[in-house]
Amino acid sequence: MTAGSRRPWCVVGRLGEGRIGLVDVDGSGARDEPVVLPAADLAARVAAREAEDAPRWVWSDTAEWYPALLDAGIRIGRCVDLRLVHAVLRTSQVVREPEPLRAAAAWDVSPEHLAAEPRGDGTLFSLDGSAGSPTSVPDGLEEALAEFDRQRAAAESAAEPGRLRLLLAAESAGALVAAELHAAGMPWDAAEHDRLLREALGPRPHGGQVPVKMAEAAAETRDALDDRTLSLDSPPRLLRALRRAGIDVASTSRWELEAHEHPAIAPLLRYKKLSRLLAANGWWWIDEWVHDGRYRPVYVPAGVVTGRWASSGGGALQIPRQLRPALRADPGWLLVSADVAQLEPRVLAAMAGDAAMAAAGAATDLYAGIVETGVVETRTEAKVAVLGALYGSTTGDSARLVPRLRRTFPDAMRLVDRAAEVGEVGGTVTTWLGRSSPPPDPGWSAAQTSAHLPDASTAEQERAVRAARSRGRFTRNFVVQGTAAEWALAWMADLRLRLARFEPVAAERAARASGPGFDRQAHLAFFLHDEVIVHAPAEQADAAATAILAAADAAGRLLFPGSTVDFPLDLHIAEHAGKA
DNA sequence: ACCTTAAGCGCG
DNA sequence: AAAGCGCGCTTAAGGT
Repeated sequence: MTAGSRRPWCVVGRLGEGRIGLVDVDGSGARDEPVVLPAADLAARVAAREAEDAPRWVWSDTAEWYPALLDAGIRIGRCVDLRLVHAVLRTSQVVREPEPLRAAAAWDVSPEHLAAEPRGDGTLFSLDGSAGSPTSVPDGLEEALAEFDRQRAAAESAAEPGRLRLLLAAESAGALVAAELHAAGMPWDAAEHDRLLREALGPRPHGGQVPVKMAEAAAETRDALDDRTLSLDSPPRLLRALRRAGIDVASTSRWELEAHEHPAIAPLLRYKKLSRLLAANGWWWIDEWVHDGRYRPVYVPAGVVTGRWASSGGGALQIPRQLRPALRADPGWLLVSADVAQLEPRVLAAMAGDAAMAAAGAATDLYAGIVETGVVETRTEAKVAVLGALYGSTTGDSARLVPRLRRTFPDAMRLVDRAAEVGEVGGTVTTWLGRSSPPPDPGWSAAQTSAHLPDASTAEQERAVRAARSRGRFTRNFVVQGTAAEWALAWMADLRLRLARFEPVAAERAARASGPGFDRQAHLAFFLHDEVIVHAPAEQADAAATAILAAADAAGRLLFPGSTVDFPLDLHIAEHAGKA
């Protein structure tokens, strides 16, 4: 390591032959000489620098570099994830000089290609040179340095660099959180899961047998439909049987069945519910996904176009609420669960500077606040109206109520209406911090163009209008969902650092071994769009709750300085997640 | 026999 | 009573 004062960034990359290079870089782009080490020494070096001056580590892809460090027991404070930052900058409309960055096509990797396989198998950087599949970004030192330069130039060219920098930092912090969530795992009580399954389905059947309670519901349904051999698992056959029995439905979906009165309906809905539970989260799910008391999904930051996370493996973001009680703290530990009340409308109110909407949300429940303005009668109506405004509904109660919101909350409604107008004509919209929507696909544009030609058929024109409206609903929702995702990232980024400062508890208070020190101090265990769960030693639970609240407050002030909109949380401390 | 698509339902 | 946004996953059906 060269002597002298440290620079704030440390770029990491491979040099071939199993060596890693580290280069310190400062704000002017000045670099120190590279430090070269064997790959096996990286973890120790990173740990030393974290203790010494904690630089912001710059690397190609957190999912490639961080798991090995976590396995070695090392956590870092901050990073720049070049892959994620590239993806934001490449399409962001606020970047004024994106060309050099866009030309670096090697860095364009869609997240779905990265979701497939979990990383961090315990090997510290494979040395066989097998890296470099076409679905990964470059991991060499020189490439990282060059890309980092391009990214800084692009980011500095932004109309409001401050906001964009916030997004890039949040995005990178999210990548660290995702890797740490995987390393820590969700504390999952397989016995409780089994108990819930047996309660709903009956005892675990052997060898492909149908669980008793499912079989009972099926038999009841077949009786009521007077068809002893009907397969309930085939929608077309089930649909025909329903219609034969005089139930006039166009599909076998639950919402349509519920509208009809017939002895077959209740057992069929019961069957579908149980069948779904068994197929998606039955006993095989436990066998496949729960090991040593932990469920470890792979989180995919920015896996959704709006910037929301996706997940891969086990359906982490779709765990039914029914099974939430199986998310259970280790003995002597507690779960601190928090979700934001009405995050998206609050984000909209803040973005739009809508004082009336901010005021409606001031008393914890925004929907109740809307009822108090007199614009609608009930909380349910308020919720339906707001969701209609965010999603762009065109029919039903929701569409009927939205115009009233337009009178009461003109600023908020103008923002989403404007986003829809832009989308309908093929334009691009951008979130509060600077993530832009993707351009329309070529087929969409071609259809719009040809529908405007004089010889276009009526059917063609109608199709084009429907497609335009559909895209309008997408862009309408994009600005809100995307900004809400930014708020949530800022929340977690701040929370993660607060929790990392907690004192580890004594060894006899340790939880089951999991991740780098996560068995000794409060850590994030679950994230779902507007909700976090922290696993904490019992004596740290109150402090963790305080940290969660403080982080939410900080996120609000960071994104929307001076805004009167607040972001209240529903917070619970208990041994298990799920409704108290 | 294999791969892709659509239906349906879980989550926010 | 049941639409308007974004997803992942399992199953059956359809295409090759």
